[in-house]
Amino acid sequence: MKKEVKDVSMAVIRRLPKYHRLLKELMEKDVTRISSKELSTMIGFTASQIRQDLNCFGGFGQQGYGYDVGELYNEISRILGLTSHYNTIIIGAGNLGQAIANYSNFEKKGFHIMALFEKNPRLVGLQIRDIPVLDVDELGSYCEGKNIEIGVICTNKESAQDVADVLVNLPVKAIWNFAPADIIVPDSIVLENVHLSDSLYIISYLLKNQE
Amino acid sequence: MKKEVKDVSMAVIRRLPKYHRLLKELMEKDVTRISSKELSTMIGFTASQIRQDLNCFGGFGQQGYGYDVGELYNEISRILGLTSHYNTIIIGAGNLGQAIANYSNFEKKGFHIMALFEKNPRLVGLQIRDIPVLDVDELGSYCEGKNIEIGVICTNKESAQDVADVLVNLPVKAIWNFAPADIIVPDSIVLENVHLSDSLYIISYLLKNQE
DNA sequence: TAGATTGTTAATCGATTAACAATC
DNA sequence: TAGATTGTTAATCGATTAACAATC
Repeated sequence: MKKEVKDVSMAVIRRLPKYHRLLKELMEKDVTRISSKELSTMIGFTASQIRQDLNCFGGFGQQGYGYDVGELYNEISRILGLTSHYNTIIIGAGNLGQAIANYSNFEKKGFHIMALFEKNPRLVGLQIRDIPVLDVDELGSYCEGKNIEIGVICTNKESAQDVADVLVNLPVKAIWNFAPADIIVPDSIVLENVHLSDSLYIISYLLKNQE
Repeated sequence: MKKEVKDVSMAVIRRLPKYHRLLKELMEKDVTRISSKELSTMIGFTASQIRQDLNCFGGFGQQGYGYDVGELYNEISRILGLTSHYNTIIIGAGNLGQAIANYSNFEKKGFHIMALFEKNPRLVGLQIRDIPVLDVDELGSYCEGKNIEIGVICTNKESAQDVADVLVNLPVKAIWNFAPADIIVPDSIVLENVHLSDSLYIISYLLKNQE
């Protein structure tokens, strides 16, 4: 039983993707070894925090040496669950849905996008890469027996909660919501609301309050 | 000189868009008055935190009554700088750039998208709503004298830092980056890196570590 | 071995929550 | 006025940072 079963704070978890990203870059630069101090200057967290974060999941380093970049990358990939496979569908095949479907990196990380669903008949029948755009009315029948794990909501604000309700009943295990609404689902469903505008509004705030 | 000139922690600032969103919903439901306690149940922060947050910017409530929804919405809009106007350009007119250009709500909040820039000749010349897609080579000449404040990076990972460097030299005041890379800009430039994959990876982590 | 750097405990800092006097 | 709810101070909690013994 691994250490990560015990509670790790969300503050730590939300830093993991950044470690993952940076380690990938280091690998691409053929860096094989790194200390928490070097990581610190690159990533902007303190060396102490980095060591604390990593030690929530195990002792991946070696005293006097640091961390093996490739090994640490693999560990963080595993911790994040990026070595698993997730059947995924996207609801809404507008620009945003298409952008996500086109982002082949997700496929590489195990998020297998099986289909997009759309109500606009002009989009139904398209292929994004090799992913079909199906009529949203087929959603229930299509998903039957397919063990869909993640549903991505790329509809407008008005449809988001309705779509979420349908996804919950399929059932999916997680919802990734891009509609600008705070949708509500049972606690048993993993939910990430992504509000693109939030960070734009923060930009606006910071511009206004710059000295 | 308003209270908000003094330092407010980023933790508070990052909650403001959520208040803004919720108050908008309340207005649409014709709710005119709300207490921190009622807000608490809707938004999921404690009533105490809500009062603390709002008091960073001023006393908007009234003892024994609560907050006036419309007034509070206006105050938060003002605090976030959504009553100002920002000249904005988007670099990269792929699906994501188009999605953002199509999202007319940003326009309503004062983010005026003047043009998209794209290197793919098949996209140059398009119009998104009434926004022109121009050749990226025209970026410098187009922006001259136009006081562009915000640059949105919707390119691929490889071009992101180069584009950022160009934007910094225009200069823009802020960069909203959607490319999956941690770009680096001088401290004087407001920067928000949006990593769509981060929240997907968190979903993956939570799915894996559900009990 | 000596030097370096981790893993981990203890100290500090900041953010959240609780409590309550002020007051509408 | 009495009831309600804010604004604000004090207490608590959790996260970050510092320090250092362990050890490669």
